[in-house]
Amino acid sequence: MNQKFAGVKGMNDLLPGEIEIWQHVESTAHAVLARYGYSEVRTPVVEDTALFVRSVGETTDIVGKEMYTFDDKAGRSLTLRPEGTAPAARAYIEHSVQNLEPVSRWYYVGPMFRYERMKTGRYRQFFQLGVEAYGIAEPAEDVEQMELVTHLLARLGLTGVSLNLNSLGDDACRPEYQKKLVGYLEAHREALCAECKERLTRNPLRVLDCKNERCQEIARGAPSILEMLCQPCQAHFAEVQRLLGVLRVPYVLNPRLVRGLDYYTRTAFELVAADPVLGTASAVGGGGRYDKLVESLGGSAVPAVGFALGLDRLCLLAKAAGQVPTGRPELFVVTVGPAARDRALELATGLRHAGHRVELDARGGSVKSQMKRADKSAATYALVLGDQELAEGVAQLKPMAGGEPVRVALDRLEATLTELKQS
RNA sequence: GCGAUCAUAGCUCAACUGGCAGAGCACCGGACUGUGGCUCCGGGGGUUAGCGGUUCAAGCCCGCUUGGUCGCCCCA
Repeated sequence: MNQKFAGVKGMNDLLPGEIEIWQHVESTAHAVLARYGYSEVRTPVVEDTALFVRSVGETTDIVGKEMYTFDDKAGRSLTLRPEGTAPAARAYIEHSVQNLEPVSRWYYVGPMFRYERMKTGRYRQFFQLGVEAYGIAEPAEDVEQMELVTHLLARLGLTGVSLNLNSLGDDACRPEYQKKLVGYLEAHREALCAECKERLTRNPLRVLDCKNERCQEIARGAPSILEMLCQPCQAHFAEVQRLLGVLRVPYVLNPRLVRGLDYYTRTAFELVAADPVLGTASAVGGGGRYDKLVESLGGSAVPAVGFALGLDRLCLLAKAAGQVPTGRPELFVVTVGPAARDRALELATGLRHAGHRVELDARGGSVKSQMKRADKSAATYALVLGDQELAEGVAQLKPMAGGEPVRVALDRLEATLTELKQS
């Protein structure tokens, strides 16, 4: 008895009918990123476990409970990447890219893995488009990226996504703020949810974006980090906002925005969609500045800023927005008899080489059934070629939308198709 | 990780208090021996998610497993 297999929970197949929207989203992204001077990089799906522990942060949910970690046969602890920034930084450092060029603008597209309870828009294998710029500390770079992502979403026809913005300070001011925040939260300790009591000691900033209503109430009264930024952070943040204004990029200031990863400094932003198709999985992207990451992973002090978009969610939104592209053949070749089929194969091949999209079904069959296939393929024209036509050196070109078939000389086919395509 | 809920053809769903597993759509073919869509006729397709239990008899009742969906949590 043959066993029937099922895919691994939370990891999906993308089949024709579904893949088109992905190709549309990805090709749009490739085109937009190229215009902003970004180059694609590809790094392995598996990395040294310690890379994520050290960069993402031991107290984060990702490292604490969501990683796919295993030992290989040599006993190394490896992890299926849960995010792309750390692997990119690792590659950047490993290849000493900072010595080759002062500024690098990279992006990547690929699967990420997190062991989580799944639901709409959240999978155990999901796809991210990540964008990383190394070597520029200026706020203009942060803004360029936020404008880029805003533009990309617009190109995809996605409205109703808002840009949330905050600054998380840096080593100079965040510890100070954190101390003050803990002081405030300690005073309300009893009212916090169980998890937040835990966060209070492990990662107090995360209390700020707890979804629990009572915690939110308390968070609203908490001191704002924006009032405690050190002078350089404050100047940076002010410039970010000024330039967003210059470029007319709409954003919402959200002093309680905290990212789920530890490596961020200064600018942090998140893209939140209003569309109900995503349910509670409303974040479609997020990012920020991580000026200390490269150094903390053993590289030199290279400032960087980046963000990631969740492609699964983007595709859900694009589909809901009716952005489903359709591809249809120009020509579907219908043949009658073996001699005609040989000639048709030749013709189809020649037309394809000339750049036309042509389909032909080798199963043959009655003209009727071949016409049905032509109809189903949504081809613009059917080309009927049988012994009668062959004897005269012509074929019938029939518009599938309706209308009379036209007789076209076989040696005029390519030219005729090209003309029709242009008109 | 916690809670709720669901699982019958490729899809959407029927099947009485337990009694021969069905329809629509989709797919394929024919009516028209060389011309699609509309109509009519026919056909293929199911261990009723899986395993076990109760029963003369289980799609239906019970248990377990797996998977989907929703909420909590978190994020992309």
